[in-house]
Amino acid sequence: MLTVTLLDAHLARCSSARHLLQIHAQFVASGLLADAFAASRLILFTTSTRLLPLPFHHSLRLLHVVHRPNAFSCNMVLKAAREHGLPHLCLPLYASMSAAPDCYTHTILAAACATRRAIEEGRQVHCHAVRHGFGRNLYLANALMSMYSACGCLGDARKVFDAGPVWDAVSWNTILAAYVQAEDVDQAVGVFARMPERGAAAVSSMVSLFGRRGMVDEARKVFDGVERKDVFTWTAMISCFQRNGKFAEALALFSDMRGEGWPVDEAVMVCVVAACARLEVTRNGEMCHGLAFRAGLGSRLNVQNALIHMYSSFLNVVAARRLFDSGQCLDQFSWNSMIAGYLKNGSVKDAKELFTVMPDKDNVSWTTMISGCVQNDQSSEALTIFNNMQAQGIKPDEVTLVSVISACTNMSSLEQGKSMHEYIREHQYTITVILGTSLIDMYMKCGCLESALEVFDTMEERGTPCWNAVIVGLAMNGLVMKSLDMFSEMESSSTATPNEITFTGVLSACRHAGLVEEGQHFFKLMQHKYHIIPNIRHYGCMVDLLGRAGYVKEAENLIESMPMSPDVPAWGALLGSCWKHGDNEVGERVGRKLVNLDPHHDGFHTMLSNIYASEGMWQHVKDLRGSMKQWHVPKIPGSSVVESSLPL
DNA sequence: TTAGGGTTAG
Repeated sequence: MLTVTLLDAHLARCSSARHLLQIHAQFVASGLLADAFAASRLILFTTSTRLLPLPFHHSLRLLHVVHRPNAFSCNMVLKAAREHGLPHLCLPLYASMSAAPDCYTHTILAAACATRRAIEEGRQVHCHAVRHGFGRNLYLANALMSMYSACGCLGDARKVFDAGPVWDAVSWNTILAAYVQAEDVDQAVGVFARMPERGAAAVSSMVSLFGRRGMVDEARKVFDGVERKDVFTWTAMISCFQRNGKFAEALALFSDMRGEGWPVDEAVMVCVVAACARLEVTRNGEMCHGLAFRAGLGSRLNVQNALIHMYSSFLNVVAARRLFDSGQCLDQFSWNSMIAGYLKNGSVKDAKELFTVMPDKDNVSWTTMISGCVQNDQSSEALTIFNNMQAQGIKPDEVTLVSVISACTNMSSLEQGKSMHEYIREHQYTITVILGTSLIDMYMKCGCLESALEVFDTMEERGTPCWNAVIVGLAMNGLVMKSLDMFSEMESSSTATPNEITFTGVLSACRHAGLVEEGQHFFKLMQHKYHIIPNIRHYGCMVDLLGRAGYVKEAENLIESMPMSPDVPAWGALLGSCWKHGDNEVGERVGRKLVNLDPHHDGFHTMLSNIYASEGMWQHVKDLRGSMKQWHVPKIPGSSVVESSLPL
């Protein structure tokens, strides 16, 4: 005869599916089906055991044969349904419950609605709970807040919070997480400040939020302020560095974390591998790969995906493909990363092959193919793929549209560009900074200034990139003064700050128009007012500007003062100016340097030999000719005269 | 029995 005590004893010793089925049979045979408490013991065991392949189905069958199951039994089965990927079965199950729900039931149901993002059913659960008198239950309130936040109904989550009883740490963390998820920095900061205690969970949330919004210093401050860090806090901070381009800092912090004896888990490994990928230091990456293996994380899907991405960015598609092929079960990340890897390596054909056999192509897969084609000079193919994507009913997002527009820009196809703009209007996409910038860029490159400015004028939010697109675009189209006017307007706007690209635009505008004084003004302005260190392009512009205007010595001084080694175009521009303005002294120095720097560039040989010729240094001319691959007729002004006067 | 935080692809 099986009793509850005996049943418990059996279950405690149960170690195989066969044994469990025997207990089950005995349970039915002994009539314990009528004992709700005994049934709940067995159901609890079946929902939490790993002995059965389908624990949920087993517990559900049990529930159906038990005579009068209690609320506890039902709760356990509901919980099992949610945890085993069947949350949609929870509400039907609840509707068929014979037992009266208890204070835990609606909590589980709310959680199930949260996983399904089922707001309407979630509200019904809320009503039912109130009707049953559990409206002020703390656990239920926490679950409801979490449900509303998962469904994007922040206002409702806040209402529950404001109406709430006394809150515990979970409540505070839940409402904080709601604002973090919505990326509402102001509200999150407000909640964080009001929290009675700021534990590791809250800190992780805040660090991750700041990280996503590019507020690295704020994240660091919060991170440094917490005494009891855990793996989550460390991961959040490492991820913050990683996603904001501070890869070396991410690796250094990871090293600190390990120095303090923290174990390495899957998530932190993924972040660190991603940092290695972006840092593009092969040795670091291989060390991380080794570490992941030693930590027993080598076969974790997410780690493998991060490694596929890493080896792709090291241009080692073979290693990436080996990982891809060795994966037991691949997900979207694996496929999309591998396809992106081929495209980054210029293997459009391999990418296409993989893309064709990929089972479920999502919008990232399509966008990867589109932007990959654009990057590999196959813009027209990119448009074809975009059409196929629409035919498949996949909705393009902002990144997709930007890629397609850049395909139009590359092809200088105003017609296609316009129809993309039309598509954006028709489907009522918000013209964000990134989308607006790509439209302005497209219109500018197609010479359609009016449309470019129209997009700019109608934009609600004007960040730095769209100002840059206008300033650079106007300069490119020869509207130099208008471009400089826009720069002044940008300076007085509150939503944008000039950056490196802005000054590339204004300096090249000055260069096109030969505005030496203005150019020098901007070159100083960028350094003194905006603390921007000029890059090689800025220097190149200034050298060319000064040289063309005849300030050859000043140009030479500037090129000599550059903190980086000047590139061939900069030296070449100066040499051209020397020749044009007949400054043979500087010209000879520069010419010699260039001929050494780029021995295969016949144009430089020609120019230098012209300079020697005009000085009557014929031996030098002969020596130079001897080192040239072939003699080109010089393409510079006056050169034919020099050519014909050579005494051969 | 119930609730909260970190992760990778375009």
